[in-house]
Amino acid sequence: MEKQILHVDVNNAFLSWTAVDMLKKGSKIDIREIPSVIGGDESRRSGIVLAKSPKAKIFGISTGETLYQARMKCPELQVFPVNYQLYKENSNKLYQLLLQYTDKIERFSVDECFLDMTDCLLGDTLLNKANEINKRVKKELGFTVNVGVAHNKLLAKMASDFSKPDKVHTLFEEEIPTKMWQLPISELFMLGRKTIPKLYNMRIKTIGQLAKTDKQLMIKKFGKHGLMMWEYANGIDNSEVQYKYEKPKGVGNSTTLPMDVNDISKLEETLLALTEQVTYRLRRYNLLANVVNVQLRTKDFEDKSHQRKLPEATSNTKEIYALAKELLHEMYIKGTPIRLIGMRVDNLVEKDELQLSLFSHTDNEKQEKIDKVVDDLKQKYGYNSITRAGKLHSEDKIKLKDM
DNA sequence: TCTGGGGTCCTAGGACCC
DNA sequence: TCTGGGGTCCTAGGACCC
Repeated sequence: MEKQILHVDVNNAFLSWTAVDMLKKGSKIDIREIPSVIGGDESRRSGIVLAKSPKAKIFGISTGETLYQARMKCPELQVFPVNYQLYKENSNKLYQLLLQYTDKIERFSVDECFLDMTDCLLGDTLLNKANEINKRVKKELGFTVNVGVAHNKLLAKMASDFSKPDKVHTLFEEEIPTKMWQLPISELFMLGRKTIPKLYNMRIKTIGQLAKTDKQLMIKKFGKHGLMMWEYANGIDNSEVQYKYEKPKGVGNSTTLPMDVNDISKLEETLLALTEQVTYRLRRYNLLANVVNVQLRTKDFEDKSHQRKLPEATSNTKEIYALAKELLHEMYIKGTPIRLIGMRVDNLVEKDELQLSLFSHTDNEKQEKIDKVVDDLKQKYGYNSITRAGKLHSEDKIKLKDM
């Protein structure tokens, strides 16, 4: 049976949510109505545009570019800081509203949801439901959304990306040639900056041209990815709305250093802070890690990473840090200026309580107890309430997210 | 000029085993 | 002596998403 899918996408999410919050707190201006952006912190070398107002867009400002570039295009540009806690709250409000329509909701990102409405129409049309959601979000939550209406996820997502803001668009199969095929290939989901030049070389510029390219040729040239983009160009997508909560497959933390560092002991210090943060989150998920990965970025933006399996799955800070440190030492070339350091854990498995108590060594249990005491304090008083003595003086340099 | 951070998935090559 | 290929696991790196 044909699926009935909606894709709900918050317009300029970070900026809209900031605007609503400011208005609620008595602000006289709505930053959605002026040239404005949400930007990172330039003093911490993360000064990029994360979201822009429609007026900022008119100046040619795009997401991901530097605040410096953005100001060159628009000197009167207003920049507001990020506030992830606020985004999470608004994301949850939207989710609660959408739950009134179906519980088959996939939270694709903080500001995007897929809804499988197949069993929830009750005689109404999918388009009516979309219009209702669009109006209710605006009225009850104060920000606007685009809603894409289609029979699969890909087409719903493409539809929600048509003209903005505050719009509802359909993209049914028979509308593909008129609504999607004339678009440039850069508009197609999963076609990024590396693939587009390759398609241009094949004289493929529009989604329609890609759709009509020989399928076998695409597979031969691009493998699995080739098949996927050919199917997407033809509106084919059989994936299901993943509405069941899934634990993460990996957990990571990285930081751009305030200045380039070529002293390995300074890198170690940061790596320990990152590891504590990552393992804390890992334990809160009740997961164990099998693989540890350390990433370095040089001042010239060259990325390097090393990873290694742990002897056995663990969430213990000391064990994971020991391996992370080993990886750092074997990959760091003395004297290289480092811009970014990151660590992540992968191949996560559920922690099986019984198995652990039966087979773990007493030393492990001791480590685990130490982690638990620290975790409980962090949960009660905030992530930064407890910190290692040796880390104190570097704390002002590395500001970690308060979990 | 200055370029975030958190994810998922895929590929390719080497090691090792049968 | 000289020759094989399939399968799995591991690691490094890349592409893409928001």
